[in-house]
Amino acid sequence: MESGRLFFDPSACHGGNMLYLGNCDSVFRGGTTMMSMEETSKRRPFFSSPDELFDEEYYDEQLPEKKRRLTTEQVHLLEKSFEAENKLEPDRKTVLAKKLGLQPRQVAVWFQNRRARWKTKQLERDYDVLKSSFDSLFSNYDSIVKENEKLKSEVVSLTEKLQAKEEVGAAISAQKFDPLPGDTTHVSSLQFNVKVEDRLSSGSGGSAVVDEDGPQLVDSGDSYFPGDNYPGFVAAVDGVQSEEDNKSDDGRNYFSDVFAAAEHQNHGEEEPMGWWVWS
DNA sequence: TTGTGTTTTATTGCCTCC
DNA sequence: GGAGGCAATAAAACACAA
Repeated sequence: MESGRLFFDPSACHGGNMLYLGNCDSVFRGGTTMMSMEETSKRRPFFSSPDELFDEEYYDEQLPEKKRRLTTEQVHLLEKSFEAENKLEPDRKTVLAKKLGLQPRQVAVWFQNRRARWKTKQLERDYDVLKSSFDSLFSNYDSIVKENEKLKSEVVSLTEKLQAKEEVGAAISAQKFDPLPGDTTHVSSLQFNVKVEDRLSSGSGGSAVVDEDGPQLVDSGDSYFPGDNYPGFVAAVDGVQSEEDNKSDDGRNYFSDVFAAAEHQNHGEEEPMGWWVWS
């Protein structure tokens, strides 16, 4: 037993059926107290109604000096009763009070306070449940955000590659529709355009796209790259080459997808890159 | 032993229901 | 209007560290 705690022990304190405060300083026995009646009434602010005074007839044996703690036996019985039903009907209150040697008012107060404690505990339990639920949802949200970031950077990367392709396309178009006057190499250049586009829009490496029916410029000694006449063009193609070197590991040329996207764009919307935009 | 924080018992005032 | 419930609060009892 805890030191100093009030307890009810018929055998422990000077014998007899006594309730006493820890150090046995105040002993109540058979309705007669060590204190004077004047002192007793002065120190008892409760039980003022006639009914309560009447109830004290069976409570007098345990007149309180001050506030008293219930015995473990009383608390045990009250707890059992509370487990059965946490609300207290008048009949049950009376029966319990007589059984425990308490005032009905005390039983009612105990139930009231017990409900308050239960409510507090219930709130704590609810909080724990909600918190674990929140933590779970939050970690899930976190992974979704990370996945979203990853996809965004992937889109940015693909967009850059698409832009590089468009620059190539623009250079090719400029050459196609604005050949240099008197330049006899434009025919072979046009031939080259076909080759490059085929290469870019095909699968890997473009090895299968050689137009066997067309003029074979390689045989004539012309370069695929016009060189000095179209330095920008060469640079653009070089850029495409280097991008192509960075293609993904699965061996698939990303340009086929990018071209398909560009195709979709050219035949579809007026707004460039509109379908890439997200908020 | 003492200071301090926590728990328990009890009161007060307000509200709702019958 | 009385009974009973609840929230807020007081205060005694208790636990415990220094």
